[in-house]
Amino acid sequence: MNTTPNLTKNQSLVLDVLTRSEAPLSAYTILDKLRDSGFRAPLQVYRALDKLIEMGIAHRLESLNSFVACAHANESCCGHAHGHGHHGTVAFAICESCGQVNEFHDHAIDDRLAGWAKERKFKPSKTTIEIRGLCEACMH
Amino acid sequence: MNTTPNLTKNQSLVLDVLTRSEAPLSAYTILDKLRDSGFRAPLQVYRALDKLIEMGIAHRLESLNSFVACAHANESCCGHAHGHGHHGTVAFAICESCGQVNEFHDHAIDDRLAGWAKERKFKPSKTTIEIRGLCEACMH
DNA sequence: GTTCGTTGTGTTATGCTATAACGTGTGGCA
DNA sequence: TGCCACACGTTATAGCATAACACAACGAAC
Repeated sequence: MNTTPNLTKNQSLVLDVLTRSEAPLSAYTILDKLRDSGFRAPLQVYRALDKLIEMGIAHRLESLNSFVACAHANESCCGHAHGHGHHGTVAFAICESCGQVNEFHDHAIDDRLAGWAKERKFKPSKTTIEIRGLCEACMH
Repeated sequence: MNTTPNLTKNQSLVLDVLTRSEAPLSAYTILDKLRDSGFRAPLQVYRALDKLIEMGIAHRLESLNSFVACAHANESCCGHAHGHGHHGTVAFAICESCGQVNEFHDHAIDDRLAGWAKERKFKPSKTTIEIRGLCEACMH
């Protein structure tokens, strides 16, 4: 069981499923994996996911309509730890062959996007960066 | 009518709708706008969109499940024009209040992502960058 | 010009993704 | 005790996307 404090039962169950998975999972796949634990409806999954994402310990992959556990949940690399290793914008490299996801973040990109936003007086709330392609293992 | 050459009738109709719209449109919204032109089924829209995106004259916004006409269809700023002003990865700033979308691209970010990919021998096929937030006009 | 492959089209049916709306239960706190 | 905030459970519905099949239009090759 994942022992992150202050998680409700449903949130823990969903996070566990995500943490154990090699690849991102859709909400409905999560639901299926949790039927034995008493889950019956999509909303139970979506509500847990919303909270996990809000806490920064799970992420949504927009280009896949799927979800992953945060790979950096215990780091706080950017100087301002918000309880769960909050860092700047996170980027994902997603292999379209094996489905594996690599999470990373990059100050230079953050700065660049922040600069663009500042120039235009645009106030960012959430930024999505996803690279789809082939990982080394899947290339010929 | 949009006069981009080599578009089929359906593709032109869809592109026209996108071009005239201030904000991104979902496939079903496009469908509704084209009922009078004979469209009856989602697939007619999706097929046209697929081609337009492939040609680089429309984009999909992953975080909205919606589509926009390319704002730079006639530019070729990065030195290699692929017929339709093909440039590097495109980024979008999306106002969550008014819905307006600002399309831009940034060499530094491109380079940075390319560098990351090269280091890991990851071969990118498509990159998504979307900033959601509030535009200047919508801030208080 | 006929044959054939490719591409676009039209249609029905279906599957996947996400949320609305309502009600219940529980724990903190004045 | 009464209230409030929040998690949870359930049903129904809305919104997004594609499978599978059939037909038409076009160009290239012969």
